[in-house]
Amino acid sequence: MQRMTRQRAAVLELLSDQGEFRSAHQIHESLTARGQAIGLATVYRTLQGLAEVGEIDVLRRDGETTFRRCERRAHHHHLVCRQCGLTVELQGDLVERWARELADLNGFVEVEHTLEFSGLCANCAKGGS
Amino acid sequence: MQRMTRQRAAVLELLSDQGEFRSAHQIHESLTARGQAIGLATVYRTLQGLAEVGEIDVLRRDGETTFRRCERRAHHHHLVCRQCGLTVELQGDLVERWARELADLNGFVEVEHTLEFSGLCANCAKGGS
DNA sequence: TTATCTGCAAAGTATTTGCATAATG
DNA sequence: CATTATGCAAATACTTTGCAGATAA
Repeated sequence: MQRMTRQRAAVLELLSDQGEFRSAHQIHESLTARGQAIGLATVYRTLQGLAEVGEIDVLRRDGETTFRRCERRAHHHHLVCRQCGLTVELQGDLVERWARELADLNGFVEVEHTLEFSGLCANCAKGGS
Repeated sequence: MQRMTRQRAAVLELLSDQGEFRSAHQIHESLTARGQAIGLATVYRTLQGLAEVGEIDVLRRDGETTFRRCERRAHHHHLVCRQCGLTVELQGDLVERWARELADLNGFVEVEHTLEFSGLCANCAKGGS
């Protein structure tokens, strides 16, 4: 049903390398930079297909959709500098616990969540390099 | 700074009538249907202004942004049923506290966050109407 | 009066789709 | 070889912006 093409393999490999959520545009750019010829439309179609099969995670951010290869590793959150992109991986599961509590309290099931922090890192805050 | 124009009043009134989250397009359509002449661009600009002042809540759904008048002025989060759109406003500021803590810990400033929970409400979970 | 707001249309993004060609299983 | 995927460009969907004229305070 889903054929393994050069492009599909390239997208999967890229997503494995970059553990983070990336937009279709970023993925296309990275692949092109690596010398992998691939159309933007194909990137979109491939990502859509991979998401349907559950190979990758989808996250809506601002106005765009981002994708990441699913890992068994526990999900976590990020603190991102909105100027330079510096990213800190956060620990702690208080949101996860809150989610569970909310599910019980409101009769919801399969409760998922998205959480992200953004700010200015120390360097960028003081005029940064 | 923000002038009360006929259009602004109309948007506010509509949002008060319809308690649920509505997209700019839906709002524009409803107003036009009511005989209120207003440009789509104005709807967007007005909604943006109202959101900045905290008069309305913003929620990103699929590819579009939706708005709803909120009773509670303080910023808060939502638990949304991904099938029927039922929305519960959440209370508690544990994420806000966490954000403050993270800022200190990592030397970030102006830390903002986005958090949203989605799941299936009781009704939809059992096959719902 | 004058700073702000409005409408329109044009410009931007992000994403999807039609179709002829290429490549997979 | 029969499908399914690809690339391109054109098409969509949503949102923002430039600007001249209108309007609230």
